[in-house]
Amino acid sequence: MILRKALQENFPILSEPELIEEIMKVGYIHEMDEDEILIDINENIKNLPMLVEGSVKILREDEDGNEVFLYYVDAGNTCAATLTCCMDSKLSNIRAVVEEKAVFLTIPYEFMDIWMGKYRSWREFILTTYSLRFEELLKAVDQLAFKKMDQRILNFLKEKSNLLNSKIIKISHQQIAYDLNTSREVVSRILKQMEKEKMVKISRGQLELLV
Amino acid sequence: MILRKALQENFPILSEPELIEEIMKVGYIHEMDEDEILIDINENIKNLPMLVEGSVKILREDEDGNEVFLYYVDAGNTCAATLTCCMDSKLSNIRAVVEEKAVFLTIPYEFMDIWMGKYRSWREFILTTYSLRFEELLKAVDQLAFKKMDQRILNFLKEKSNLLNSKIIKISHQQIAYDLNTSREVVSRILKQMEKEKMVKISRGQLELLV
DNA sequence: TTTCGTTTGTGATTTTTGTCACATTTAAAA
DNA sequence: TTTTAAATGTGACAAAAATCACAAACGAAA
Repeated sequence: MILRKALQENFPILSEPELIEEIMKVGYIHEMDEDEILIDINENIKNLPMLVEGSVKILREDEDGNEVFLYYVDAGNTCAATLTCCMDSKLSNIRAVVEEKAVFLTIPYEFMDIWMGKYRSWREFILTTYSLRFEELLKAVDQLAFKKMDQRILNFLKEKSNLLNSKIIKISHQQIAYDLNTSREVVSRILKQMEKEKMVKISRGQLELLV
Repeated sequence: MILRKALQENFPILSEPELIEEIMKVGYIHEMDEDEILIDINENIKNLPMLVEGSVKILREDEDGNEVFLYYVDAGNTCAATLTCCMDSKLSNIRAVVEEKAVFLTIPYEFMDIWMGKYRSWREFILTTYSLRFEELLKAVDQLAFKKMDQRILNFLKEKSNLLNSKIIKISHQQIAYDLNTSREVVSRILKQMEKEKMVKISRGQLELLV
């Protein structure tokens, strides 16, 4: 079956055959297009979306609606913030927006806890997820705490380029400004400077990363 | 016994009697004074320190040695970053400094995984820890991404005041500057302004929070 | 082809933060 | 009591970022 193969390829950590069977039984496939909101702030998440294809952008928002990019989640992963929501039935404290058209394998939340007791590899998966997301979050902190805006923009573009596996990035200056919680003018000016230094090539609605 | 009582009071989530017995058997008590480094960056952690008394400050550092405060861990808790280290035998990516004279119940790392399979309440404890620390980290991100320095200083003082359960905070402007990764002059100026606005009372090496 | 909305460019100005160079104050040690 | 090191005050200035007020360019749709 397609699904079993996708599962084994993307989530090799889930090694127990009985677990795979259970996942196949209760999980369901779920697709979402670019820019759709997978999870919104204060949403009550009832299911764990395991990403089989595509990618998702995780954002944090403040009281005034300002946003800041935290990290990307791509195939073979899931979001730590969501784990918390599912397990403790809390509200989401982040927003997850589909970055590249995504396919999810969704697990009803009641199994998360059951499988924790039953399957060693599920435990590993959950703990690894927390560990990875924690590290991603620390990287986001590094950017915010220690880097100036030019470095943050460059880093953001590199991360995005890595994720998309392409040096060409379709994004507007305004969108970068939203993601880094700064103003469009600041982004435009810095990009212009970066172009002078041969780090990017600017086109309308698109950047080419040259480094 | 003193220890059993301390354990039950501080970690009520660990409810299974057999687990308590095991903890009593393999855990050992460990004390540290203020300003001692419990965990340093790139350290290889072999044991999980569960905080029975006192508190610990968690910091992140960049390549140039600049620091930034992330959050406090107090009695009844443990550090998420440490969980990762212990489980995956990775190096620490944070620094943990004793804030208030602390007593730890330290668990050799090999039990962490064993108990995950064996005790439901241990699983809950580990997952709750991750969840709580994740949320703390998001709060740190909020401060860095959305707040100006005056707000960050005020928030830092409030958190510290809460932790110490005292409006009087013994700290120098320089130390605040270190924790928020800014300069001492900036802190002094802002505190002076806050004093004008009756938010703090400044003494040498000490602040009184009035809000 | 014209229109219109989005995207980008840019100069001027302000605010916020960081840096430098000292002066001054204070608490604790000699 | 005197010395000394740490802590704080302050003005001047520089750098980074935010804000404002437009102009210009571009692409898709009418």
